[in-house]
Amino acid sequence: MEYNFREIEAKWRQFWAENQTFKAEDNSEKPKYYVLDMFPYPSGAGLHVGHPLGYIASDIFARYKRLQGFNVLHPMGYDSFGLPAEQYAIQTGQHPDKTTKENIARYREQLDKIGFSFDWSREVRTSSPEYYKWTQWIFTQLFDCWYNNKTQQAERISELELIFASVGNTVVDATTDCEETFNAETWNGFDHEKKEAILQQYRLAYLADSWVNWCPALGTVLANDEVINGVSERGGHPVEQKKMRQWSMRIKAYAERLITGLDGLDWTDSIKDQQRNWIGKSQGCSVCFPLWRGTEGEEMLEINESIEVFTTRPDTIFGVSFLVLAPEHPLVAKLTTEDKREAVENYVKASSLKTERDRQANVKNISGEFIGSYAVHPFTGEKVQLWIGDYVLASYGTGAVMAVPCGDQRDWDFANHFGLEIKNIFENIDISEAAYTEKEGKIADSGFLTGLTVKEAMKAAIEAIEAKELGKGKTNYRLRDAVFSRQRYWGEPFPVYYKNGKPHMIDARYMPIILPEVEKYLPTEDGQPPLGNAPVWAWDTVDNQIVDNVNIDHETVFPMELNTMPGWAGSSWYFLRYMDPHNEQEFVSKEKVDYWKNVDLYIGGSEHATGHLLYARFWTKFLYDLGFIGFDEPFQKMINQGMILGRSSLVYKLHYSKLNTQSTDNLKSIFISKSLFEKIGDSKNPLRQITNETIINFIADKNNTSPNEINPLFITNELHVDISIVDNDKLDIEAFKNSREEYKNAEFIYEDDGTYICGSEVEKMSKSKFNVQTPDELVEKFGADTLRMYEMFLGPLEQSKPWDTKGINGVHNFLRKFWRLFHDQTGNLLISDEAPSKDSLKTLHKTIQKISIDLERFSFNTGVSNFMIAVNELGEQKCNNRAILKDLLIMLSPYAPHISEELWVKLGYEAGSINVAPFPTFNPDYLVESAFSYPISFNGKVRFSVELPADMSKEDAEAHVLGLEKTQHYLEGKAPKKMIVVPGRIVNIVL
RNA sequence: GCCCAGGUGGCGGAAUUGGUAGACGCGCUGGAUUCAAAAUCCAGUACUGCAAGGUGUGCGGGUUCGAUUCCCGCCCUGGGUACCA
Repeated sequence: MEYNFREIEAKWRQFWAENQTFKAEDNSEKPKYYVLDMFPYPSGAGLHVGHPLGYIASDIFARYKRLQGFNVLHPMGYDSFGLPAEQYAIQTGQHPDKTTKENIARYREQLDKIGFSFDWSREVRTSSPEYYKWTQWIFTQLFDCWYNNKTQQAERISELELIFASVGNTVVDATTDCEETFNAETWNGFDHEKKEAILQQYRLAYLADSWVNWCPALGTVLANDEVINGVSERGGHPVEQKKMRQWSMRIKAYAERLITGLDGLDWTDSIKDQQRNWIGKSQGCSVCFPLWRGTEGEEMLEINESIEVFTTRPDTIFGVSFLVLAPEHPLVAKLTTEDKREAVENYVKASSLKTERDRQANVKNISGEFIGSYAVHPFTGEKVQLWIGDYVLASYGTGAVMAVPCGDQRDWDFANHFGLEIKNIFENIDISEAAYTEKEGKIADSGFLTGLTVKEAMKAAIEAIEAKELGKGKTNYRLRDAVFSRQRYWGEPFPVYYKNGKPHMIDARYMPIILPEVEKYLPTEDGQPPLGNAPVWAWDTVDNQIVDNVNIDHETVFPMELNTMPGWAGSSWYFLRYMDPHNEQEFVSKEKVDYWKNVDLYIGGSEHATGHLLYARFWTKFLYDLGFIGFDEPFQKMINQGMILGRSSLVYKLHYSKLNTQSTDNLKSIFISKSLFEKIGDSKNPLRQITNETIINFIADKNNTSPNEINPLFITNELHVDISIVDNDKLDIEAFKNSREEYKNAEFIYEDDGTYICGSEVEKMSKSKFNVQTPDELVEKFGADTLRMYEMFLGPLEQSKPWDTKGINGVHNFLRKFWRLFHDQTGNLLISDEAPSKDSLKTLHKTIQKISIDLERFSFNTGVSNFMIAVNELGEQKCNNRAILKDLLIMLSPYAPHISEELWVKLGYEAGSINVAPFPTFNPDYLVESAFSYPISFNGKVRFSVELPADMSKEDAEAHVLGLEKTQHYLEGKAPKKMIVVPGRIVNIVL
């Protein structure tokens, strides 16, 4: 019987599904292991070969862990809220729920074909009410908490209210936007509304007017990580800064823990660094520069009003020659003198109109205005000018900087541009061409700091600043709070209603708050989010249910929140839900989360470094603070699979006309093969005359005319052709002609061997480039086991690589060879129960060792190689011993589960039991060799090798090698200076 | 600019701690089998040279008996990020 993968794979897929082979037990004596894939967004395009790459790797590992005796949790689900389904709904009127469900069905079908060992009984979908009920609940928990910097954790708002009522807020060290201070008496005197307004400034989920990234084309706000280079990540639309009342998450509170937590994680440095940079911790201190209140020569006045700046270089304070404020700084209007007012106001207005992108695009244009007022240098008493400039950001630090041109390039450029003073406070450093930004060397001309090193000066400066009460050491973070509202339909509704304009949480008992039906998915005419179209979207506080909007009386029935939650809400905690997916009482039971704990291995793309991965860590830490879960990092080890790029095929189309026919209507065209294109092609200059003889003669011949009649020749750009009609770069001419009406009579200039060779390009897979490779056709043609092994064989998991099916035959052949090991020439099972040969045992144990090591270091590509080597060796040995093949089958089963199951049962073992069979143990005794072939090198260059007994002593080996004729030949009569013998490795002779 | 990852045959890629560079697969060349093809099997395949030999892991140095591996300085590619004071 031949290796009939179609039959075999269908059979085992069905068996696994019917027997729930991969169902994970919640109560097991076995140790647990949690392997998770980043769940996909079910897009309309379906899976392409890039998707399964990570899933195959995690599946292999999950199966390996089962063989090692672990109770493995390996679930899958869908991140099913999102923009594309909504855009599609706007265009077609189809309910996003419908298209989403269809897409999920297609994904499932594709996933099933690849033979994953997912426990589908635990599937989650972020868009199902049973799931988002708990996303809503977590939101209300965040609303109900504040962050206590003293205890470094989230605490309940009710406790904060008690503190306020007894001692006010001055002793509270919280992460807050509240700048007001009050004592208990004042607090107790506040009315309810005022109290709530203050509490909003402490809540971890809060409603506030803040500058947000507004994307007009998408009609919604975006989080910082959704904006790339000033345009939206999705669609590349421009983004503006807009002040809007929005829900936000106080992720800033967790900045420090998000940084320190990285140390204990087994993630790549690259991802950790990206997160560290994104959080952007910088240490320095704040310094107050008192305002100059007098005329020239007058003494400085009391420090009752001042400009506060933040600096990371307090050591350079004597180098300050001016201050720069952000144009939006609140004191600008007040401090602008009359003679400067017009220029300043124009400048402020101009910068407020700039979009984020404009501001970034014109980094090199230095601009600013002197506002006419001065501050006083707190140590020298000198007058320093006050400027505004849009290189200073209102939202970072204090919105003002002390400019030290000698130590900061931007300040240097600014000073240079406006002809301001550049003081040098560095010993023996030339700053005439550029600022000196190294934190090394000694400080000069700096009062009490003179002669100190930068480090010492830093410390001394902060001490002096603190002593004079001008400011204090401070840590700043670049991380901004995350906007949590989206003006979209297809997302989680907020469990919120508004009473007197203040948000109120709907009690958890009444969740889920189900997404209402709407007529249209577009914003309303008066600019409200799509939920503004919902006719039944009001909260009845008496009956505790959603009622028709006509009932809104602002007494007992109130309007509900019209925004929905962002995409990252549902994905920030989904890994917890898999542990207890059907629990209706809690988001996850304590018992189950204590058993499964955090994810042991997480596999997914690195593009989520500053989005999903940061938010999921934030929510995990929050849930940990409240005691719901027992760990504060979600993903212990993570591997980021590389992107699989598509390899597009290109044809080269050339246009021509006969002499005297200048009209472009009569242009004819011809396709030229790759080598000819390479002779004449010029991608920078696609439209020009061609003088190549081969082409001109060919065309003349085709048109029964003389070459002189053929005149202007133009080459167009390269055209993508469908990769399905190209084999090994050779174009299937017939298929090409049939692919489009316009190609029906196409003419070609071939290569010398009569074939048409296409060009190629490696780029992202996309429909428009005709280079999308779906797994389905490959599974159909070669089987899932071949696809699984081939995707792994392609190269290291983490690396990006072009997809190329050229090598897939090699892997498929391997599986056929493997199959043949078990059968005789006529295809009948032929297994020997005799004791295996020494060679076969050696091959087996070498393989056990290598496969284990490769799995432990996630080197799946070398794993496949090692199976190939083993099968090649066993084939040569004509080994068909049960003892050998059984162990080999177990090892192969994570990679190629279908064929392994089939042969396992053919060997007479119970169906399904291979999935929990013990992974074979390595016995080094089988690898012991009696002799070793030593490479003999001279000055490090290997010349020949010689077989020596493995237990030969260094001295004996040395003498033996020296006595060899070949050695004498290379010594050329000289005596060796030195001889190095590394037992079991090498012999090196130094001449 | 800054941070991170990477640079090895015609191609994808191997090479645990410094110890025979190019495993494994693809492709290519030749051969066997076949009426022929597919499939299968065998041999060869870094470059250069008729050969002995020489040269080779982005480039230039260094450490070492010995460097793809360690150190210093550059170049290139990919990713991230950017007036963050």
